[in-house]
Amino acid sequence: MPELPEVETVMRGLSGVLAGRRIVRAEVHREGMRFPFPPGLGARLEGRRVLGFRRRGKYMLMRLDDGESVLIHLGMSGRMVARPIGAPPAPRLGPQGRASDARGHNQPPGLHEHLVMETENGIRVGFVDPRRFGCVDLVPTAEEDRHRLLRGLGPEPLEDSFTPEVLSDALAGKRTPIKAALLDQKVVAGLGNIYACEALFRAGISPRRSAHTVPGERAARLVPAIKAVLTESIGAGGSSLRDYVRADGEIGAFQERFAVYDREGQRCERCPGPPDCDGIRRIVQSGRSTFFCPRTQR
DNA sequence: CTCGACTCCTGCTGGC
DNA sequence: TGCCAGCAGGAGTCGA
Repeated sequence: MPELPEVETVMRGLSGVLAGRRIVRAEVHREGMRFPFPPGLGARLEGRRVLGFRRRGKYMLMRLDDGESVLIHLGMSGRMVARPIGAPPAPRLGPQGRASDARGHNQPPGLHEHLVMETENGIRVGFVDPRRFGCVDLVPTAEEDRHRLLRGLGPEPLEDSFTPEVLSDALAGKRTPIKAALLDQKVVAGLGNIYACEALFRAGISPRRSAHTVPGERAARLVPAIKAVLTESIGAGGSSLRDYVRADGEIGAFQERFAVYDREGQRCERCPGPPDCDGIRRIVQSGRSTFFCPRTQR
């Protein structure tokens, strides 16, 4: 799933394909995903022109010319796939992707392609999400931030308003481990399991440390670490683990630069190695894997 | 209120 | 080679 850098990358790719274009056809292939689709979603998209995009945390908002916005969350396994109408699915979509000989309308949906939009210039955009943890909703553009899913979100980590003081206030009094606190979208919007681990590593803070001990000097290290890891990942086009693909089908490269995530047992880049350090450790916190260096993260 | 456990769903990987 | 348990990027809900 896509965390903030992946959502940002997908949104930019989608913007290049859809911004300024009219949706001439849209169809849904199931009732919904995490939540039911809004009634008549397909019909309400047809004929609309896409004005532009915005991201809020891990949510994308696609603004339409009728004053409504399409709210999209990719969940764990969601991706957006764009290709010319009639073209076969990209190879990475898997062996089940049918090489259809259909042209134009009524091309069968790809596997798990729950929502399809076609533009007047012949591009077909599909929302593919095998696990269906993602969601799609419609919200009046003027009320985007009052949507129930956006209302409670914390600050945008890449905005200047996200400061050590702001983070410190959010962490004050929290007894939960800092790693869990960073995954709480009310504390900061957009961090997920990978970048929470990576940011804590960069800041030299143990994921097990109680959140209320982070405000102050540690928060002053953590905020720049969060901004840096997110910015670098966006610059690399996001990361790609297993089934995640960018809107244009290219694969992000940031996973090659993970310092700790999915590196259990490997040598930490800041440590001399054995016997001083046993390498990167994996522990489970609130049911999720955490990777960290016990020697440099305190 | 705050926290951890559980839940939704499918697909891939690794160990036997 | 084949099978199956375990694990996966999220996040809302429930009960302690």
